[in-house]
Amino acid sequence: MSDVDLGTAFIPALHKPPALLPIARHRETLLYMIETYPVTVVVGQTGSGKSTQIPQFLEQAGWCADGKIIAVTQPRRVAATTVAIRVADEFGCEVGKEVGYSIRFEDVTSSTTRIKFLTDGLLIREALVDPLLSRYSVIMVDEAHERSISSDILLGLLKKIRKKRPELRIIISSATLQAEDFRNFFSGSGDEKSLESESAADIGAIVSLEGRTYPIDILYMDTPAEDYVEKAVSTVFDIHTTEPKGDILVFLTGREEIDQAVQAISERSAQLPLGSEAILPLPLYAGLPTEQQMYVFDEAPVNFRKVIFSTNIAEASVTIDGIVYVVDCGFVKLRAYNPKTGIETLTATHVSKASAAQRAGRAGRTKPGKCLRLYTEEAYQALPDANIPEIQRSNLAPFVLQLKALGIDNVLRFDFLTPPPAELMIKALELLYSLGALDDYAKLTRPLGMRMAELAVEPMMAKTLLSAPAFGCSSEILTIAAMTSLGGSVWITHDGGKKEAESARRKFAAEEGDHLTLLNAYQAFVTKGRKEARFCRENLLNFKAMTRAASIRGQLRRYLERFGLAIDDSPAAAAHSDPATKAEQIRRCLTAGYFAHAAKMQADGTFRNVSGTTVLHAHPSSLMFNRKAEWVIFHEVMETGDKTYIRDITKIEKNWLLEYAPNFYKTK
DNA sequence: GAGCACTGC
Repeated sequence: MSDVDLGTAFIPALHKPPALLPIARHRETLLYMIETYPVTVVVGQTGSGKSTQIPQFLEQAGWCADGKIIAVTQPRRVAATTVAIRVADEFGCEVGKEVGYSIRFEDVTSSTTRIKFLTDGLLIREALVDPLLSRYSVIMVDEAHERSISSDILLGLLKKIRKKRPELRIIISSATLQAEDFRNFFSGSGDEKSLESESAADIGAIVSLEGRTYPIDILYMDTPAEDYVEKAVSTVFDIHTTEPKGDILVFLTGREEIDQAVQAISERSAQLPLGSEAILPLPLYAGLPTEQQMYVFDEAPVNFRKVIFSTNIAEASVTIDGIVYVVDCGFVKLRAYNPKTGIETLTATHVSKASAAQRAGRAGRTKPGKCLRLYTEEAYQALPDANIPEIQRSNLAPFVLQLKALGIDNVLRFDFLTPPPAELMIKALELLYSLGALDDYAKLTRPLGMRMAELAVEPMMAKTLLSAPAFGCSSEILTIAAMTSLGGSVWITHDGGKKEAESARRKFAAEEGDHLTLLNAYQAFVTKGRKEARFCRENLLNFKAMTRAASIRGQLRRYLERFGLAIDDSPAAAAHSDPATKAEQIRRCLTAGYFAHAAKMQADGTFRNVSGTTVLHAHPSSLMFNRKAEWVIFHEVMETGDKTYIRDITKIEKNWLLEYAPNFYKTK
């Protein structure tokens, strides 16, 4: 369900003719700057029209002569598609002709395409084939201030490419005032000892565009709130009873808080004076089924005020019009990676000032608004200016692998916008070495390492896939790779339907664990279910997720074929193999890729990692939650609150660990 | 015996 397909709902309702946008007045300045300077940083608020107008200005000014293309990258798929649709509309062409987009599984471009919107991750991949990105005359990196790991790496690559392609024009678009940092990054040599640094003024220009937002009143609390969920609920009632019409958007951190707040509003609504306007509370978070997410875009019924309780999804990814009041709890759940333990954590932390500003800005899209912050002004002043960039708190193994494949051998010296901590880099290098992707000199191995980099799955799964032919289970591992990469959205869980979900899963349950259960579910989907939505409904499978699994599987299958690896996924082959033998081949193959994620069950039913230092719990969604096992491997580990959970667990034999990872376990 | 913010190839 994270696979939201909100399509047209994301297109901003405000559809002013382009000539009326503030950016129109800056057209000549922008074109002059881009012509003159290799790097132009464009600072503009949401609604300034930078993403839609700049590429069209450039196209009109002749930047697509000689068949060159203007690329605009976005951090999210929905943004890439919806902006392309709007620009094609303004341009007066069909999407995929002069204006197109390209995202994973969807290349809507053609030989006539001049303006191409794509995700930043995809452009990095294009560099594997075309290292200088020579098809493009201009590359615009949109939403760079979000500091996604992909856009950070892309900026580093562009800086390298620029040195070999001085004619390339780079545009960085950002909503906040980090413009100087971006410009300084491109003017620095990246090497402190070098004196070759060009001056910032020679390299880059900064253009500021005014936005199209309305003034927003910001209000703080006198004293800190003890319980911000409770405070959010009472604040909603205060706004409702004292403030004029207008919908309310409340930022909380997660599903639990949101459900709690929605329920509290429903219960207490009865106390509202008779005849007064009612409140319609709506939840919004990524785990919600798509239909329920869509409710937030509907206009509230007559005599109702719409109140949306949302996670961070409404901060940048989803735009809801008509919001006049924003209530901000001041917290967000952030993912971080601990290189010492290799465990990801998901914890509530204070928002940054930039985040708080972005949240407040959601109130002023259609008329002047108000933002009520559930913290004191002193607390606000103490907030960090910006979030820690993703690249400084993530597992870097997939990105180190990509950089190596791009020919950047010394990744420790790669010119990062902000360098990640050395521990993160070392941890990533160690893992890649243990998987055989890097040799003793930390050089990418061929063909293994190079192939792992080309596969669009994380390194441990890439190793598993590439080992599969040797174990005689390519077809099954292809399915397992596709299913696990869906990230837990396979099963539908409706409210209060936990028991049903449990029994639905049990239909496909395999004694060996979750990976084989996922395999069974997929095989039933493509054979018995004949890919029908009805089959999915009856078995509480997420139809969209299953359909996506089928495309991912297809893509991975094509990679393996291209590598010349044998795949026999004919029904006849499946019929001729002994199920127990097949299951063992799969478990052995999984061990060959996931040996670093091994654990042993204790007498009390919890697990310990191999060194015995960390207590791990089977996630309640796992089959191993209430079953006995000895040694297992798992796909994912995450710490939330006070417990560390492992998900997608499969039983293995201890001696397989030594067999497939002798070097990894020898020293432990 | 209990639950994951978001994004991407």
